Amino acid sequence: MLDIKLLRENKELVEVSLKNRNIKIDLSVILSLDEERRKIIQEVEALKSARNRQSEEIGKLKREKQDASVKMAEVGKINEKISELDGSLAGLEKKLNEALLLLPNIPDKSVPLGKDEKDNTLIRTLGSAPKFSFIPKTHWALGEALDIFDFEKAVKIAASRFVILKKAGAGLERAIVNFMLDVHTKAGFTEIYPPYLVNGRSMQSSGQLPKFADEAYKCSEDDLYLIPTAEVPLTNMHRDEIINEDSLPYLYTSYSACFRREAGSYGKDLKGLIRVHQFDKVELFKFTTPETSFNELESLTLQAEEILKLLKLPYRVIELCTADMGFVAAKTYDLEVWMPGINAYKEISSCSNCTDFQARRANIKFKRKATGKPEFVHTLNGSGLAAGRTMAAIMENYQQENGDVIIPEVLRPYMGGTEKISVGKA
RNA sequence: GGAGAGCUGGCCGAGUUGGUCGAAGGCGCUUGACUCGAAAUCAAGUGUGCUCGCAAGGGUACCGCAGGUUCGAAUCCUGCGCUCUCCGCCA
Repeated sequence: MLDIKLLRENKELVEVSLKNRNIKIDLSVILSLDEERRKIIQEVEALKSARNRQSEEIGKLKREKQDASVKMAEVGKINEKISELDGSLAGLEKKLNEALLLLPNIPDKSVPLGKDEKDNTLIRTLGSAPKFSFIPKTHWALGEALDIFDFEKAVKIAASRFVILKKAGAGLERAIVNFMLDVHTKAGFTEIYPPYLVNGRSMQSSGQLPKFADEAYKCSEDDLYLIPTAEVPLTNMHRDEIINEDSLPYLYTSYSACFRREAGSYGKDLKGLIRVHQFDKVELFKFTTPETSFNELESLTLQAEEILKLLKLPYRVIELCTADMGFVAAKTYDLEVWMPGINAYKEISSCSNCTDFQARRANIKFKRKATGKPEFVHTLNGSGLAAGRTMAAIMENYQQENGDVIIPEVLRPYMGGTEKISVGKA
């Protein structure tokens, strides 16, 4: 959420932001709602002030056993006017709030301008793609041959875009998650195991609602939503809190399953583990002060990259342009891993500084020592990494001509020393 | 699921014959005094949002949430939420 004061004082800035994001919203409607609202506030509060003074005098008269009926009648009239104004004020504030909840975060000045994903910037490329003396297979071809994936049974049990992992496939998933958590906790991130179901307020705070309701699985009986990412519960851990400046930054890492309806992605990444309704992810999350958040974004991104480096997977870092960035982000780096079977780079992590956007929605502040005043914190999140896509990348990069898959060295301790998954004996 | 108790400021905790209660007191915290320094002691200060104002400051709202009664509610009424205890059921 944006500060309405920012909108009042710097409409221009917000307009440019919307234009760069390729979003059309009429700000003048919002501003006139705000103007009307403030006008009514002044009116109604003057009346309330009068009422309070009168009531005090009525109390005084009654204690002195004098007649107060004239004043009581006066206040009665004031009250009629007050309840009328309060009514229209509530309506205005509701409308204003709904409008504000639909405004995206303002991109940082450093973010490249662009019209679509073609305008994203390549920041760096690391690792070298493996050389194959044969045509590398896709991870789903490998997985079915190894008998560690079963998509058909998953459709029977659930629906399309679900997967069953079997034997060494299930073990590899578990190994990847544990490995990632170990790396991050050793780096000082506190591990959190969050609820997978969250209430509507939490979804609004982190930015999923109201705009992206289509993307979420909802349990309507209970007003609870399956989390699309651990970012949602993590953002809300400190909702409605005022944190001591000295205890910032808070660093969290969290494994969770993630659930996404993938509405509107028909025909995209139909096969394999790239785009499924349920996947595992290890998330990185930070609460920071405003002045440190952009540095913290750099180190958060490096922390996610560390996993790819340790797994020796080739990847590149992309800075998203204004038009390709998510709703809540002010600046985003995507990590894209090389997938030889698909013959493309695929997003495996997205690291964002959300500045005070989520903090304002979630009402998360810290008390600045210098001023003694509360200010909104900054929140940052990043995948560290998406486990399913990591498994896919490992399989495609570590495949052998006969269809076997070598296990990256750092994962072997997590798989009882297994060095490879072999055809016929996974 | 059934029965009961409770939800007050960073924390603990007064306040339930409605009025001078944004709210006693304690703890904590900040500043100052004392001290070589610390502790102890003493003094003062110490919630948040909105709104008006250049500012100083003013107004208003908030005692779980939403309504209601009343000239006036933390205090009365209704509904909801949450926490705790006991019983039942259960991984």
